[in-house]
This record gives sequence, C-alpha cells and structure tokens, in this order.
Amino acid sequence: MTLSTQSVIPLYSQIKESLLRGILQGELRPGEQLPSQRELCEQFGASHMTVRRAIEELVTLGYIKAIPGKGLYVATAELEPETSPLVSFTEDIERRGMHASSRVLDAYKTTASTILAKTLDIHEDTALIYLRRLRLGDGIPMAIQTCYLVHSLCPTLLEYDLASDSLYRILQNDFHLRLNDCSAMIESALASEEEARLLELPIPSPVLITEQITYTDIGRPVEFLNAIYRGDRYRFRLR
Amino acid sequence: MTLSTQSVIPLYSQIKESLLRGILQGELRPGEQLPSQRELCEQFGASHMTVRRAIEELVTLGYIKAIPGKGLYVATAELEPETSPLVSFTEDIERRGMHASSRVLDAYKTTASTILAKTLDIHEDTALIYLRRLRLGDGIPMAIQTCYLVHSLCPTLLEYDLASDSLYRILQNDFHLRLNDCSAMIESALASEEEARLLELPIPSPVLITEQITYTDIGRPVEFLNAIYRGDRYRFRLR
DNA sequence: GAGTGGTCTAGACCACTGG
DNA sequence: CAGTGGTCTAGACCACTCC
Repeated sequence: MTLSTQSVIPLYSQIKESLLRGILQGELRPGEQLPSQRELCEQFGASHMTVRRAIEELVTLGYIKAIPGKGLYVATAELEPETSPLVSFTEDIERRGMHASSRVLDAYKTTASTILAKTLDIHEDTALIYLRRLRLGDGIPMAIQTCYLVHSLCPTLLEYDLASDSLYRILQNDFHLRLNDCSAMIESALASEEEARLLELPIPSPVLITEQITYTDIGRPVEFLNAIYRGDRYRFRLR
Repeated sequence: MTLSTQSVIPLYSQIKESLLRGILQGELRPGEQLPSQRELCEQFGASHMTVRRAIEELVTLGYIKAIPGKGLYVATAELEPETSPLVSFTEDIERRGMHASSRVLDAYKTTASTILAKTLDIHEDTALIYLRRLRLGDGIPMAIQTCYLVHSLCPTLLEYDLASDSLYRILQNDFHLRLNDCSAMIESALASEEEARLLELPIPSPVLITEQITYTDIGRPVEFLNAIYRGDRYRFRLR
C-alpha cells in the first residue's frame, strides 16, 4: 500500500481504503483482531487522530468493532443479516455467504438530460453510460439496479463482462476511481408489473427503492443509481 | 449553556447539543450564517478539532451546511423534503412547516420480555412503559409509533399529555435524558388491515417500517421504537 | 490580503481490560 | 501493571473565497 501526503486524497481516507481492502479481500478474517491503534499509527506513519478517523468510519459502516480496553476486531458477518444501504450489492451478497451475479437488461451509451446533468454536476449532453441489471444472489433475483455513469471516467466499461464482474471492482481496479462518499434516499413502494416479473414476486408486493449518488474521494460524482430491492429479502441498517 | 469537562459526556457532544438546540428552537434561522469555527472555539473554550467534530455530526445529520472558504450555514429546510430516519417525528413535521400531534392508541406500564430485556440491556421483568400512538401532521395520519421506554428513567411519563407534547422534549427537558445515539433498521412492507385503517390508506399500500433503539449520550438504551410510516408520505435520506 | 473550512501532528489524559 | 480504545489540546498548513 502506498500512502501519499502529497495526494489530493486525505490521509485518513487512504488508510480507510487500505484497511477495507484487507477486510474485503479476506486478508483480515471476520472476528480477527486488528493491530492496535498505536501500531497502525506506526504502520501508516500517521498520527493517532488520523488513524482513529479512518477506523471510526469503518466502525460506522459496520466493518470493524472497537472494544475499549481490548482492541479492534473485524466484524463477524453472521451478527448482521441486515445491510448498510451504502455497500455495494456484490460485497453485501458475498458477506452473506452467497454468490453474486447479474443479468444485464440493458446497456448503452447516452447523454445527460437536464436533471441528470444537475445531479452529476456535469454539462448537459455529456456522454453517460446507461446500465440496467437484474442482480442475483445464488441465482435468486434480489434487486433491479439502474445506473448512469459518467462516460469519461470509465470509457471502455461496456466492453467488460458486466454479468459476473462487480461494477465497483471494475471502477476501482481498472479505472482507478476511488469511490468513497455516497448520499442515498430510501422509500417504499409496490412492485410494478414488470418489476414483480423480474424479481419473481407476487402482486402486490412491497419493495424498497433507493436512489443514490456515488462520489470519488475528492467529491466528484461518478454515478447515479436507482435500485429496487425485494421487500422480503432486504432490510437496511443505519448507525 | 453550561459545558463541563468533568462530565461523562464528551465535550464535542455537549457542543453539538448546544448548537442543535439553538437551531431547533429557532435562535439560529435556516440559511443564517453561524459563527466561524475559530469563533466557536473561543465561545465554547474548546480546540478546533473538538468543535469540528461537533459540526461534522451536525453536517451529517443535515442541520448545517459547511462551505469551504465561506462559512457555516443553518440548512434550509425547503431543499430537503426527505427525512433523516434518526430525527424525531415532531422535529421533522415542524421542519416541514406542519403541526404535529398524536392520538394515543394505548399507554400502560408493563415489564420487559426476554427479547426486550436483551435489546434494552436491562434485566428481565424490569418495568417498562408501553406507548402506541398514531402520529398526525396537520391532522393527517402519517405514522404509527409503538415504543417501550425504561420506566425508571421516566417514571411519571404517563401523567403527561402525550397527545400534544413531543415525547423527546419531555424526556430531554423534564427527565433530563440527553438522547444522542441511535441505531435503526428500515424495511418495506404492506400495511396490515388495521394499519391501513389507522393511516387512512387503501389496500394494498406500501409502508416503511423502522425499528430503532435510542441511547443517551453515555450509551444507555432508553427506548425501543417501532414505527410504521405511510409510503406515500415518507422517504428517508442518508449521507 | 485576511478569513474560511478541512486536514494533520505530537503530544496528553482518561476509563477500561486482562494478566 | 501495561496495553487498549476514546477524548482533547495547541498548534500548523492547505485550498478556497471575497475584497
């Protein structure tokens, strides 16, 4: 891991991403104890306050448990069947011990409407990528995700295998976008006829709808995402 | 405002509550500029980092906007028709410019079941107050709230006029409970027959259900709350 | 330029845990 | 006791805005 004080990205954010990668890639196992905050300070060459800020964000997101007088522990997935709405679909499904996949319903290049331009803080008619996917966990339909991505940030995205690869992993690893912040809206609705058919739900069925905007570490909007989750499979947890 | 370094309550939390009270009680108007962070440091006799932590939490909750190079501003309500799930019903309704009231459906003293005892971190059979209310905004049914409160923390609560007073204001002002943290769960469902009747909804109708535990500043559980919100009137916003 | 919010450091102290 | 997480200070520097 290379941390840089010269970077535009805040140090605490780099530390957070570094730890998160360790957790998600399985180097740090659930329940395992992390190095103490003092040790992490040395490891990253940062001060206590800076390291704590990174840890605090991971605690808020539910990846780490901090027990005073004892230490830091990687959160155990089994205690949390609920999901933070700000976590990627693939990450969440894999945390639940299932296999994530997608059926691409639609994918093409388009341009930004007035509303989307405002939402993503770009000029009207800027090139966007439209992507609509049915998301599956162990082959069972779980959600429908529709997103608009800024084309210039991931120009060759449509050439990827979007049915099996995680969108966020592609964006992070291949297009070097450090996704960080996120604002989201949650509401409840009845599944439409098409949604019910795709999600294999009876009519009427409740669904959870989220709309979110994902930003890079430096606050640049990357994506507008609308997701429709099966009401019987999803609950969101906040702290 | 009396801040105390000797208190169990962290300084940043006291500063946050102090500023929040100013905003909620209208001393600081929406859109108005707050004193600069340096000035707040002097005012509260705290360091920059401590004041910033208080401000950051208020920014996250949507009460304050921080604009680099310009200053801190009280958030303008009209931009945010959505609600943070961690805000009290009365506060939220009043922020929307409506009048909040309640119809008490049920209110009595009871004891903690095994599950509730675990949830609220108390012994089984500890005295609790059960309170079920229909919550109205300008007379229109908006939500059904069912809560269990630890009796010892608010022993004479049932003597209050729970139809017109804000529960949280009673707890804070009369029982001196500094409510702070909160963990919540959100899910989607269809309104039951009774719920639809109370909320004046057709069948089928989607509703948002939240379950939350409210803690005091020192992390003691005070309340378990289950709320059922009309799907057509509520969306929750997260940051 | 002075003033703003945002990040960061190098120390310090506290309450708590466990041997 | 030494080690842990959590809080706090008094400074510093940066990028930004507005005059």
